[in-house]
Amino acid sequence: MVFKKRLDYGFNTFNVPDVPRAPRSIRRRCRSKRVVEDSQICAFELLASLAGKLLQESESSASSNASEGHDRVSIGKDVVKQEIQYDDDEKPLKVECVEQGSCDASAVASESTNENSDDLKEFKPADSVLDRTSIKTRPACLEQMSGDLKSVIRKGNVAYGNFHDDGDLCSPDLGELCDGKSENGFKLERDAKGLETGKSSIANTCPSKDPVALPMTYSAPVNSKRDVKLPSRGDRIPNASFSRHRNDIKLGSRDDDENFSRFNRLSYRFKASRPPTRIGDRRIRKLLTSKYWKVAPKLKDFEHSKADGGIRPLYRKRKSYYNYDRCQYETHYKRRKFFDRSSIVNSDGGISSESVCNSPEKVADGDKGSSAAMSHGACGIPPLLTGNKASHQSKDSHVKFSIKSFRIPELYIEVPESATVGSLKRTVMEAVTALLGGGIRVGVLLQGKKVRDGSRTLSQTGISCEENLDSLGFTLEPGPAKAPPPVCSEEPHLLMSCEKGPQQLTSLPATPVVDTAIPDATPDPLLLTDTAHPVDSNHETVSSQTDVLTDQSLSESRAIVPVPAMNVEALAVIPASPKVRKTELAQRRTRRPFSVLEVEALVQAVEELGTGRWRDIKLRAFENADHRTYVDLKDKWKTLVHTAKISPQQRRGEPVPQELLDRVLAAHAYWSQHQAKQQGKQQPGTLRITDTEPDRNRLATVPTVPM
DNA sequence: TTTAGGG
DNA sequence: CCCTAAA
Repeated sequence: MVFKKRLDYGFNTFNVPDVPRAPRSIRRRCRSKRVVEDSQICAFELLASLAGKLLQESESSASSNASEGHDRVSIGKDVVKQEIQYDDDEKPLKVECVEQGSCDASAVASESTNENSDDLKEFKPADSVLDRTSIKTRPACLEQMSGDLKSVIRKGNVAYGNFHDDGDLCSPDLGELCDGKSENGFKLERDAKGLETGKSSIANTCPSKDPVALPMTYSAPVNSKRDVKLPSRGDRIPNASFSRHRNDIKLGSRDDDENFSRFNRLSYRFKASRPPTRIGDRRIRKLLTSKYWKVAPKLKDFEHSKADGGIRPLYRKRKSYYNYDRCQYETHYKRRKFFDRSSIVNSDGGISSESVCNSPEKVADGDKGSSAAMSHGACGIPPLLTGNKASHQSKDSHVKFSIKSFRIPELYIEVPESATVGSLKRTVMEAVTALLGGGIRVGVLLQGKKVRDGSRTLSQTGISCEENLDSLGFTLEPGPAKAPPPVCSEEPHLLMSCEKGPQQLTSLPATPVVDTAIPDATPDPLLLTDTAHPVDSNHETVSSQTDVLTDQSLSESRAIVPVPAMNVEALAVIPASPKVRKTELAQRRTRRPFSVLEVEALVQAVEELGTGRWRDIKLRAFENADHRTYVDLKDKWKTLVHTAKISPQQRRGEPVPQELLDRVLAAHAYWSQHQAKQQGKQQPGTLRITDTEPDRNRLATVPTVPM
């Protein structure tokens, strides 16, 4: 499913024959040649690569994707991946969709990453992988990326390690945990460093595991230009924070050190975070669901790959995580307060994450920004946003954003049926490249609507409201070309910050946009993200983590990251699942057409009670159907009356027996005249119409069908 | 919270 | 189905 949607959104159609069509924004394609020049691209690539790796790994375990160069698309429940490679070369693209689970993990990682300061060790392996990828494609960028990744990873690991130390559970499992986290870490790293700093940082981080080192490097690079921070959900800040809603948002920008530190801290948080929370059950559940978790495993893989390969099961560690997280959480939390500004989250493992932080990644250049993506799916890479911290924070509450994925503009690709998978991959790659090359912008979607006014504060725009967080999304839009739609990059950032007021998120100039997927989102963009809503299980874990901001639908999505080509892992895209969107949106309830049985029950109840007493009708005939509210029944009656009046040919959906429709008309007519609706009599007794009377008896029983 | 209607 | 004004 996911896959499908993803495709739809993103690549779905391939219209162009082999050649990829440049998406809207054209500009450059990435291919090997492209140089990293565009910082944005780089960032993306990095992110993508990271995500891709993560995904791959995860997938590999599951599906297979190990090989890098190959094209393949696999769809899993949780994750769907597509990889595309250019035929020859260099740029493979991967797209993966990960489910929420992954996100969590990623989130976690990211946090850890952010924190950097702490540590990253275990992740190394991952890094290496990443590195490879990135490197290949673009030397500079890649390298950096990889470096970043590594560092991140390490950090992540470290962090875990620490936790473990603290907690029993954790330690042993670190590996597992790490996996998940590490991924996140990767992502984060990438975001943070990758974009900008890569090299130096890499060097430091990579080589060693030293957490400390990482931080250092990290910060430096980051500071310099872009800081991209990906939020991860990890954190989840404690509930409190969530409740407040206010987490801070960080902006990448140049804060540099401070930011970093924050970041780092934040990262920690994520771990600790969320103990238990309830948060949106649904959302959480969704997140929690297996899918997400799946991701976690991926992480493992990842690690293994680097390290040995051994895979460890993360899952079992979840608990640990939680515990772990909590502990840390507290710690972090405290720290956080200090930093407030931004919080990053991450995923914890998967649980839901909620908060997000964003950090921007971006390039210094400005124009293009890079977008970072995160996927959480597997790993979650959070995207980014960043920001600065802006101004205020202190008191205000900060708004945390957990961006799991960005919605990307639609990419249309046309390929002949006879085309090879490789060519398809390549085509996709090109499309992605083109997109990136053109510069990307970040658009902010709130409840499906784009927020164009970048000068408004988060609170003004309503972004700071929890409810809206769910429906908040970020989109990546082609920069120049599309400019119009989305908000300007810069602006969006600002928006993000909302609550606090003035904060602004990032500063991307115009370029890149990231979108999280929000609810519906605009049509244009693809969604990279997915939402996860639907995760069911895992409440516990998830919940705890999530709570914070959570929910936000954002997190659900997965980010996509385009990576430059590489052989293998070039890019991974993580699609967001449609579900996510929902969440994001307002959570429009899923459509549940009334069955004939339900219609019958409704008709009978109305015959007996009359119209206008929907609550009683609900109680009588649908008491057990919690998804049918009295408003729903009223609406259904309205439609039934309408349906009964139109010709059968005009009716749609499951046909309702004419007999019922006749009764509907009779009852409608009867009660209309009797106005009795509200009167007291319950039974008018009168609908003589067809068989009404007899049926009544039945009513009581109610046929409702549970759905 | 329910109703009643428009969207 | 959603959203809301009214009650």
